[in-house]
Amino acid sequence: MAESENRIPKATASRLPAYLSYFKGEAEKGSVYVSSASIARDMQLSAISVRKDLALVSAPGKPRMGFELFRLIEDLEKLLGYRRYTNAVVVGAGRLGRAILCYEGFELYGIHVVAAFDNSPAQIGAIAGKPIYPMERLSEIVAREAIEKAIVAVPKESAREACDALIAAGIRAILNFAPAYLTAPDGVQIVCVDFAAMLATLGSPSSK
Amino acid sequence: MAESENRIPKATASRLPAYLSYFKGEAEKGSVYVSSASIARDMQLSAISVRKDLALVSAPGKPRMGFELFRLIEDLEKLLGYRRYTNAVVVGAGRLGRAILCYEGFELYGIHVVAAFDNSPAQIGAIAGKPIYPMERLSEIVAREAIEKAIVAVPKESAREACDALIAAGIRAILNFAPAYLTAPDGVQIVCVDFAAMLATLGSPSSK
DNA sequence: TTTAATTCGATAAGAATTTATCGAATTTAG
DNA sequence: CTAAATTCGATAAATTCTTATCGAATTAAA
Repeated sequence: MAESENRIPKATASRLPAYLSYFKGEAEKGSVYVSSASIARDMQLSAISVRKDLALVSAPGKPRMGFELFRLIEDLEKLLGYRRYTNAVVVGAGRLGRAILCYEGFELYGIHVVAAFDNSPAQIGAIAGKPIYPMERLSEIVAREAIEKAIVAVPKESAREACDALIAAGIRAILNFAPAYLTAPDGVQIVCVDFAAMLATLGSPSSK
Repeated sequence: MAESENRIPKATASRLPAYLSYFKGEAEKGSVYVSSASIARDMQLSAISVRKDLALVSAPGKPRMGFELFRLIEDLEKLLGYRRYTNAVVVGAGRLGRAILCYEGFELYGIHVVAAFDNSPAQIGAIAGKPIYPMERLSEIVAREAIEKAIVAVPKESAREACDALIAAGIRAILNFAPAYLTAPDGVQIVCVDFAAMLATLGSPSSK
């Protein structure tokens, strides 16, 4: 009963969401099995890597058939935590924040986006049936609604401030869309997504 | 004169955008030098890794001082291609697409977002001074404006179709925001950004 | 001016990850 | 029923990436 349970290498873990997304797409096409070879071809990996990865997270494949899609999807969703519901909020109700509020894809991943917050009185109200509160009420709502995660969609200048407020309110997982690098204190995970940088890097020398 | 120029390991390359973002933030604070130790602390890396990475992409550091921020930023921007202007378009003029159209951060990375495209006649027009065309005109505009990159912000069901149209029009670099895994033919780079999945993975078991 | 504290860079050692090779299992076709 | 083709899984090799160690350089302080 030691802690030598099922360690998953970081490299493998980083590929799991992409696998899941791919498997869902294949399942929608009506496939029942996938082979490591076809996964590898579509996802631009090696078949050996794929088999190694899947061996760590799901049931063994069947010779000559491949892996059962239904099983892969179920196992990955459980492992990635997409089946345990959590509540989230958005900070910043500008254009991007409102687009995120209206986005319905979060439910598929077990995330309820329940409210937004903004500093500007002009934005207070509601969108898509979700209330927009002034920042002053952040701690209160986070506690009351058991919020665990947050999305930051404010201008670059306010990003640090917004994160600090979230951390002070008890949030430990933050997805930051502001084009600013934010350092996270111990125990808090901040992932910065800068899509301008992503697009710029695409197809440039350094991406081979 | 062989091709043994300056090979950058994939692991290093994947960290470069984050370095650049961090360096810009430090420069704005008024810093002139950064040491590998402080970078490592803020970015949660090891100082040795940082020195190894920077040795490959910029000028040597000075003992007792560290690395010159100005130089680092300039070298990284050049290497990452942020100084060579390219034109881009958005496909999908729904909420997310319009938010992207209005976003001004692309210019910092040398990207001009010049237009959007949508299937629905209701969306045709202009936003933020940028025209929204029907999909039929994609090839024409891409050729006329020398478009190199595209952002896909359509519903999941249309993502494959949108990408196919872009590829047919000659686009080689696509940033896809639809929650669908898309396979890319040879010579085309598609990066899928699923922010629901990102947020869901944050703080779940598999992210340690 | 001397000394101590930092910080870098180079070489080497250690981990982690990816790729290779081969035998076993099972389905499909003849 | 037999044989051939596929596909998996396990072990081993190779590569890549990270961390360690140490000497040299340079600044700042005594």
